[in-house]
Amino acid sequence: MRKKARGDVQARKPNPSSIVVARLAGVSQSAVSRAFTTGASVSEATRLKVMRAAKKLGYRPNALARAVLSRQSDLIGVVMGEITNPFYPEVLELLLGALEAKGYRVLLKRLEHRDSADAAVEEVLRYRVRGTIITSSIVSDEMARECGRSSVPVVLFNRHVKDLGVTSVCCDNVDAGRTVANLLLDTGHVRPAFVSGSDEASTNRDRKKGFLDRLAERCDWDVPIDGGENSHAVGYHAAKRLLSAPSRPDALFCASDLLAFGALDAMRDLGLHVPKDVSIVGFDDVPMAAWPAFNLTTIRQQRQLMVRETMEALIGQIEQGSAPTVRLVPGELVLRGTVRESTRARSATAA
Amino acid sequence: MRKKARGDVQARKPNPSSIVVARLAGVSQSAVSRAFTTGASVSEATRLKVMRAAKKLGYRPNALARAVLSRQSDLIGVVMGEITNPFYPEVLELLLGALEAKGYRVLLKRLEHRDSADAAVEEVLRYRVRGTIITSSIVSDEMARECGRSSVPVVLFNRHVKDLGVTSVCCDNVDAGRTVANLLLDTGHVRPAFVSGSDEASTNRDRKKGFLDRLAERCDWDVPIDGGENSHAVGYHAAKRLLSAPSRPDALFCASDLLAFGALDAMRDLGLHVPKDVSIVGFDDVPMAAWPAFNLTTIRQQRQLMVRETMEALIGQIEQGSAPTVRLVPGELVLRGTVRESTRARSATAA
DNA sequence: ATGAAAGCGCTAACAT
DNA sequence: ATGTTAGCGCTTTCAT
Repeated sequence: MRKKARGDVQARKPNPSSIVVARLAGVSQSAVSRAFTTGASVSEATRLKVMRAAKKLGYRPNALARAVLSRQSDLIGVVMGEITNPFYPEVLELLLGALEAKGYRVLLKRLEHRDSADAAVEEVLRYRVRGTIITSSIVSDEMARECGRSSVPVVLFNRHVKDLGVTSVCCDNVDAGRTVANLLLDTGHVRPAFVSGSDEASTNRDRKKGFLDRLAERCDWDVPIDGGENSHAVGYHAAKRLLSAPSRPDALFCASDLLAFGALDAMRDLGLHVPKDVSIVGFDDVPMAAWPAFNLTTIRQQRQLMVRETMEALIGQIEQGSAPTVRLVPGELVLRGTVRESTRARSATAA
Repeated sequence: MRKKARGDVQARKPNPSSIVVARLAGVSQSAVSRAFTTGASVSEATRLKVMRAAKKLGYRPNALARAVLSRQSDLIGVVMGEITNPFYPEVLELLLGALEAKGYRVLLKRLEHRDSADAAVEEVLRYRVRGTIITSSIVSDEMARECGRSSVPVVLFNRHVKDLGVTSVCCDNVDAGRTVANLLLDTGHVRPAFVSGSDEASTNRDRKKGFLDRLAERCDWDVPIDGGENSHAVGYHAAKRLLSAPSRPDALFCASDLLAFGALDAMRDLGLHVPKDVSIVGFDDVPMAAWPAFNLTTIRQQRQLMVRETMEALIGQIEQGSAPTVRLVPGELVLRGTVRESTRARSATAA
């Protein structure tokens, strides 16, 4: 009796129902339900009897059945593009933490590169999610309407669409782009270039727009642009091309840290020194940016704040039925070692 | 009539049931069910009527209800530790892809640092998941038994426990450790050190064991060890201490690439050259390892293969009721630029 | 505080 | 091919 047999015939029925538990505990089925519901009126004695029986049978309430009956799950759909972009693991981590803290569970769907999120959203709606968070992707306005119809709030994380009536939480990319333009001009750079991610991303478009607009306001330089996709390799090659041009740029604003890392590698190969020959600015402030190997000047996306805003918007819409909102979180300039401080520096100028 | 009012009273009932659809389509409720079930016998005419009505009402089958009735969901619980470790985003991506391809959905739970996965597993079991994948963490054998009782297969990804009777898919860390020992000795290093992650991780213990054992077999050096947690910062400081010792190591085997990146940064600060002064070997082969900035010699964990094995084991247990297995996937030595080729090199020796 | 009974939205026999 | 019927495991009145 000491050691258990391997083929231990512990249980016949894999998942006993509350009825079986009730029977064993000698109480009604509703008593079992109540025993497992926090804040229900059960005597301590009954609760104990139930729990004992439950443990013996390996009973565990069926969350699915509960959701069906109460017409309300505690599921949140999370649809993620760019999972492998080093900016997102942290976002996912924070999001999961926040959602779990609020008692929600997460149904996660991955997005194929440049798919619309529509299909994924349709999918999660079948699970009667209470809300959906979409990162790095957008939904059609048909889909947005569909969600509205089922009153399932959607929040777009780091993407926005005009007049969709869908909540979105974004870094203030336009403003951040202007900040970088000012920084570069104020530190005496005169030939800045832009290393671009994909123009399908509103984030990329906005960063570029802010940067170019502010530059146009303050000088006459025709800003060279290269890139087109958010990856190390693209950053590397874009920088190589840009820096081999006849009138070589003296600064590169990269639409993401990933691109900037590629650019930094290109510089090394070209035998150019950062920041003496060329200054580099990234975007995101992923953890690596702070490593000595890169020591990258960049715009920090305040992930914590962005997640907090996301939660606030989502929970507000779910629990208080508040209206969709667009929330802009300011980017934060992080000065490190990849921008040279020119003697020609002028004082900072307000945008 | 052209433009819709904003307050558009499109729908009263958020989620119409199949009964409502049936009524509108003029068919029975089961016809609706069949119309939405692939491979059910419905005439094209009926299917069309149903679909039309469904679309008009915004009907979408309730996956939860279906699961309750058929006592079988298509959910897989994924419990992840170390989401922000750069090795995992890719694993998650691959896992999601594979699971979705098989028609499964993912319920994702994050793990607090060094929590056991028990609570998270208990959680997902309430959703009647068909199986559970746990990365970078273990379950108690009580919990393992619980899962066995509900016949929900568990597979441990990159962790293993002795005699638990639970499936696990791991890189062959011991063997990889031996490989690194051989590499270092064969290239003429005589004072190798080990930069360790956390000893709570079987991966770390196994890498260390293989490394030390093989070293002991081939030489007499008392290998210095430092570290204790898997992070850039720990790698940085461990390397600094190790390399400031009186008899400075001539090679560092780091239990992960992350640690190795930290070590590389430390070398720079110490004014030491890699690989002239010190050789460095990492583990994982995360994407960054291939970047010119690091160009790190490392052991590649074959993620694709590991995920394939994970799926095979999981699906096998779910669908064919096969028995738990332990699967070891060989690591792959990736030679890059951080190990010096000494003239004293001896020919490779088999472990 | 407890039990009896109704029913959530669906699938799966069973007839026809 | 279609409709009828009986539940899945639970929460929630409603009595008591």
